Amino acid sequence: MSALASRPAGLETRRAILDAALDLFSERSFDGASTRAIAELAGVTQPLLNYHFAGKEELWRAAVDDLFERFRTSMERRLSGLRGVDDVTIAKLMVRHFVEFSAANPQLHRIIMQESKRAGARLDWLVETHVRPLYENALAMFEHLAARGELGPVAPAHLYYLLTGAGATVFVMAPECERLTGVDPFAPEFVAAHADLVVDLLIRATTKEPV
Amino acid sequence: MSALASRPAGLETRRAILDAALDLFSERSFDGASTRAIAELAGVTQPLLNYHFAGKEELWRAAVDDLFERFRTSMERRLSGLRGVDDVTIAKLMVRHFVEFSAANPQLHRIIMQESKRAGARLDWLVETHVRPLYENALAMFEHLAARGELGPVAPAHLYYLLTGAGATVFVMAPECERLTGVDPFAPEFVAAHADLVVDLLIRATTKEPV
DNA sequence: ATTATATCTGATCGAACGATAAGATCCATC
DNA sequence: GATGGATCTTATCGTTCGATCAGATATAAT
Repeated sequence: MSALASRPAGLETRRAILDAALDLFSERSFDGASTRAIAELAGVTQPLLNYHFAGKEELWRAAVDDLFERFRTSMERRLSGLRGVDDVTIAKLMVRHFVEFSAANPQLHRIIMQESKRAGARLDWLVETHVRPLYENALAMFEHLAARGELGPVAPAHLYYLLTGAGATVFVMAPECERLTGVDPFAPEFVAAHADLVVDLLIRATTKEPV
Repeated sequence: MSALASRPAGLETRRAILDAALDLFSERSFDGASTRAIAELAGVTQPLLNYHFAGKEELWRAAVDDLFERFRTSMERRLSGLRGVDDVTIAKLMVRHFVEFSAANPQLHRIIMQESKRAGARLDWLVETHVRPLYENALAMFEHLAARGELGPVAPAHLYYLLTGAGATVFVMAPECERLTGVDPFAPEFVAAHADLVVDLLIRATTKEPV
């Protein structure tokens, strides 16, 4: 009756649909991505989306769930086995991993930015389900840095959007960057240099009292 | 025959349509903003949009033209009569004005970010018509700062997206910021503090060689 | 007052949208 | 190898989309 995906073929199809949905939702926004376009990119027919997912909205949530799950697990893997390392080094690693993940998966902030522009049910769900846990982690990181004297008296809301904006925007806007500057922001050297800058931004740019 | 807006009533209607179009295009993306919703917000009927503008695409371009024109004139007004002032102070004023304009007009970067995610005719037009001139100004500013020894050896593509991302993201994502942090980013004190941080980011965060 | 043109509305077109119904096909199990 | 549920397709529904057209209304010019 319902789509339990209990057979291998169903799981593969489901994954193909999720990948296609993530790409098109993040690139064209929720309204701009038609279910027919998603189905075509996934190599299936359009009504099959309604077999595997209850509707467009639930397909969107499933694709976003999948993306955030990958971000969470990759961050945990990156920080595992670092029990003895000091907070400043861990903070640098977290910021660097965030930038690198944003480069490898620009869909993350494309979707966040898309939905965050407008109040509504999708934003409510996104914030409470996925964004707030990340924000809490960031707050904890800021407090650790402040306790070590590495952070100036800057409110966390400023820091959070300064960091995420500085770290992710160039990858969100990669097509413009390429056309405007001739630089491919996904090139490994660019990603590494950008991560360095954002880490420096966190550690150094706020240590002195702003004007 | 064509919409020349030679009568006062036509000009007022045209302005109402442009304002409504800018709000909905920036908030809901090009596809998500229906011409009927724009017409309703402007207080007119839907076919009237096709009387004043050749089609949805041209309405979008007209609204974007209008917005960038306001940004350009406000920046020129801000920097006029500063002939004797040194380059560093001028650069700070430029960055501060950019942040303040982004707070007062979040539609600017909402539209840029929306279109910059995907290659296409709208992005091509946007970059060549409006974004590249702004980027050239930023490049000139970077060079002036570098000549004064106030800038580290950072490629302009990094600096440009670091600055615009750090300065505009919190206002683009204002609904999320409010819900996530409880802070209203449009409050004058928040805008001023954010502008201070971004100015500091430009002047200080890059003066030392990154790791 | 009449005319001409600018401005605006109601009706409606074909296309694309998300969703559903009915049935074909596949495959593990007995 | 027959059965039954899981998977997938074809056909099509009602709605909304951007656009067009014919005509109503308003206003400036004569």
